[in-house]
Amino acid sequence: MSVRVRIAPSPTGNLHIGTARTAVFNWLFARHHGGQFILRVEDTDLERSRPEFTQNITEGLQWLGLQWDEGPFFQSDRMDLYKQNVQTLLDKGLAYRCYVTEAELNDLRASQEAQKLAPRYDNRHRDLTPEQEAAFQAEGREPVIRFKIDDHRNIVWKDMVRGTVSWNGSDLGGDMVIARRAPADQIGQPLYNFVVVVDDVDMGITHVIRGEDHVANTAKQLLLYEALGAKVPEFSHTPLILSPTGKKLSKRDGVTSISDFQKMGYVPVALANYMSLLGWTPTDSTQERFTLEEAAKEFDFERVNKAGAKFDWDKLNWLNSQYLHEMAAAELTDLLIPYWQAAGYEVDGESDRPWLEQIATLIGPSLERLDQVGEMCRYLFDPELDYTEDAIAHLQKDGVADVLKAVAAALPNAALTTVDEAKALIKDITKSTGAKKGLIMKSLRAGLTCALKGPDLVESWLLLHQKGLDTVRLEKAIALGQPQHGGD
RNA sequence: GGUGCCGUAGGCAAAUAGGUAAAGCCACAUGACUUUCAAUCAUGUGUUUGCGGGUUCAAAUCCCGUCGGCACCUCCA
Repeated sequence: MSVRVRIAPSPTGNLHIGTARTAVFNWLFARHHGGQFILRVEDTDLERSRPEFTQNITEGLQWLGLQWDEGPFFQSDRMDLYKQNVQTLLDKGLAYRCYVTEAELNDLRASQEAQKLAPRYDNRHRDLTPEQEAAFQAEGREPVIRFKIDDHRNIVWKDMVRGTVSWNGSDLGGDMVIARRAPADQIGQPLYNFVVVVDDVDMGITHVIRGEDHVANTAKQLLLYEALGAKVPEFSHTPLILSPTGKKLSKRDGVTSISDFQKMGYVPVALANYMSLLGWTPTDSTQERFTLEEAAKEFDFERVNKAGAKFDWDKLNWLNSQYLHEMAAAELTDLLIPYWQAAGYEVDGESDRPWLEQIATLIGPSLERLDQVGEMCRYLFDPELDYTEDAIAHLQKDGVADVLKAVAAALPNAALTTVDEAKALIKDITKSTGAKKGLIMKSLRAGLTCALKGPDLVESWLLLHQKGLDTVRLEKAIALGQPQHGGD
């Protein structure tokens, strides 16, 4: 039988890095086995689910290259199927209506907490007589539907990453609610743990791959498979992604949604590569850079770790930089244009293209994230850019202004389109001023780029020259170099 | 409070029928290169697998205990 797996995000927020990593593992597993990867949107929580989150999730998955083969299916479209199955359990006597109110439940939990007991439902309405039910209904109480959980059952499964996992029925919190409160002649809104099983059965899911935070649910769900007379899939619970403090990574930890990573200028291949490394290692563990396709060839849960992995920004940044460094200028330019524009520079993707590609070529090899280009390239775009303190200090040193004046004087008649031409000009200045090359270079850097450090100076100068910015800067720099009245 | 899981250097990790450890990557430090920063290249620091017992000729790998961390215990997913 061919492998069928699914990613089942809930549209109650943007695509989370943890969900995305689970999607990566599912995708990898499906591709490895030539199976199907299914997208199912778990929107049974009508109040919290929002269409814009669904869109964020599907866009994020596609951006990462995790294309699904079937779906998206929406649970909100499948309510009848769930309710039919609830009815089946009711008919079989495996589920029942429970009239306990929320207030009563709260009291129960409070007293359990006071006695330092584990919170659980005491199954008090499991065996109500028709008369008792009628009485509750007469009171105006509406029931939820609970699935019976045998306290004496021992539930065991072989987890693909965790090995044998076993659970006692008594540790499952009592009979579980599978449908929300509704009038007694109806079936209320079916709940997560139940619909997941119905869907996984209905969609023929063969392997349930999800985060470790679902292990306890698995025990409950196994009982549901049994009650529904369905074939049980394989399970694998992957380690969680932890924040730097060691807790499950949540929204509170700052950037956690894929769209945020995208905005920050991570490229999808790098992010996908990094996510697959979080808990999984290729057979050749020295090979850490790979595409999803390459990873799929050998993906295997035998090599998935059990311990949670802390999210490491340094390593993600490094991986991202590696992809950026070797990216072709044309492609990099396409990616960079929105970031330049976001930084407020007026660039025209058409007319400025050659200039922009030259910039991309210059800075690409030292770029870590796309969103760094705003600051990194400011000296190339902003005519009003202020000089840094150390640049000003340098410009005010003896002899520096003279050098810059010489350059400014030579500029109108100089050809400055190639590195060689620029170097020749610098050589001329060296001769005419008698200044050392080191001083000239440093002075030019300070005068031209407003800072003492940055990308290659000669290349930068050429770029500046194309926009006539070098002349402007030189004048300003020379003015800054004049002795100031009252200064020290 | 209960249940479950996990624990190799700052981080990710390798070492899978127990075979005598910390490979590789990130970070960090130093050097080289360069007009500077970054990148790149080279070199280096980090040491006995949370801890304590046990089994064994041999244990990171098995057993017991202990400590710590995390997850779950919703009419959320």
